[in-house]
Amino acid sequence: MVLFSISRSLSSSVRFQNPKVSIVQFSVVSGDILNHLQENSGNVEKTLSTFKGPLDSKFVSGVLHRCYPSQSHTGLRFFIWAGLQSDYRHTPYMYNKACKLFSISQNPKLLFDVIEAYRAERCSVTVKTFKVVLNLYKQAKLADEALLVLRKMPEFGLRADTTMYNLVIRLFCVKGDMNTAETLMKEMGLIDLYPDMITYVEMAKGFCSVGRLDDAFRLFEVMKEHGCLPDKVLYSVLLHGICKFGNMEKALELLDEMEKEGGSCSPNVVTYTSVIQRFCEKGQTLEALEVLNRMEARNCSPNRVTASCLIERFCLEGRLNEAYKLIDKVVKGGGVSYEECYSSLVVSLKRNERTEEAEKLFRKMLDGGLKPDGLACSIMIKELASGGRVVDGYELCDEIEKMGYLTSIDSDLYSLLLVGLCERNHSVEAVKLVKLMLMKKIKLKSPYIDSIVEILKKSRDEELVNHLTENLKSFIPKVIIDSSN
DNA sequence: ATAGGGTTAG
Repeated sequence: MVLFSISRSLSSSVRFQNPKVSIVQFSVVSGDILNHLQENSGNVEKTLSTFKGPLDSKFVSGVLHRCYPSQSHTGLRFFIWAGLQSDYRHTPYMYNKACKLFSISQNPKLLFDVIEAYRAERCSVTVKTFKVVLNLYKQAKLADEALLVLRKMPEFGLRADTTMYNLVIRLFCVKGDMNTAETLMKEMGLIDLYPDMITYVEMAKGFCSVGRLDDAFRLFEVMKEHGCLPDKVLYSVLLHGICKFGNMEKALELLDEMEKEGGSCSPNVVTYTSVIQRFCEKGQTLEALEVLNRMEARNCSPNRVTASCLIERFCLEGRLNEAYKLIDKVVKGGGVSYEECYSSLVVSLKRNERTEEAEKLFRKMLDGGLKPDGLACSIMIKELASGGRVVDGYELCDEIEKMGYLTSIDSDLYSLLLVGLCERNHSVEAVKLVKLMLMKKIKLKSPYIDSIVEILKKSRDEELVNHLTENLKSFIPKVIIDSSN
């Protein structure tokens, strides 16, 4: 029976499924290496030193999956080793993957065990080794552990550099522990490492986020003493901090100062937008528009962020005509397109419960060949799907797809539509949607797949059941991978 | 390294 085979394929795929197709490709290249790794787990780096061949993220991720879950130690040592190779560099994505796979946040000790193993086995350890470890803690957002790593370096006769201090300082700033961050910054000076612009920007951001504006401003003096001149980025951080705490007069003074200073301190679109946004939030639309004029007068073009907060504001006040005029004006500046602005307007209208107008504008965009952005599409499709117009939602999805729309809509929406279509027995659309999902490699998340299986069990539509079963079979294993990491 | 509405995929 068809239904039986679905649930059987579901449960067997939980137990036996083998992560990714790439594993197969990679086994051909490196199966030996992996087997060696697993046999001589004590000598990972020595085994790896015999490895010759291209190292890429696919390969690295394949090995990591092989080591999961019982060989975390080996997996991490492989990951660190890979990060040391000159022809390869882990991307943040890969750090994140390793971090999630081996649950570094829950098991921070794993990495200390690796460091201890290096010591016990007299492995060669360099500054770069510690950098890879630090980056793993960065992904895991573990400030204390990252600091311990920094403290371990001298035991290996190594010294941290400015980027490593910056990484740890950043973690403490994010955590809001500005005292430790400050101690670390001072410590840099003691060991002949000078804080750089990145250090100061992080510190300024950190101080602002905990409301220590005076300390943030004091950085101006500290950095100048060290021969590091403040630039627009640092100024912008401080300006943002002042805005956030509501002192708009002081914010405008600082903006003045930046304009007068000029050069590398000259405000840019981020600086102005930050001020405009705060005025909008406070309901001071007039002041926001003055800042807009001011930036345009200085040849600084508003971008999507600038435009969208003003559009949002006009929309909230019901000043739609002015929103349209504003759009014409900012688009002329060249920093933002009609597509982006109208998309923002669609989003704002919907947020202000002017759904019908949002839909009208959205339709107008499609008919005029303007591509709405991901958020606007997601919002409109969701509106249709949850408002009992599932088929319309699907058709909209299909229409957007046919426009060659590359940026994706919220991936949950495909699942939501699929469930809706199945529930209402729209077999033809459901089958088409599944095919689209397969083509776009959209994964079905576990709560949705349960609903689908339930629906199929009850369905008398044999054609639907046959088609979906056939199609779902091929991506159920992927679902299992996704829910496991 | 600065704003933000959730910005590729790996």
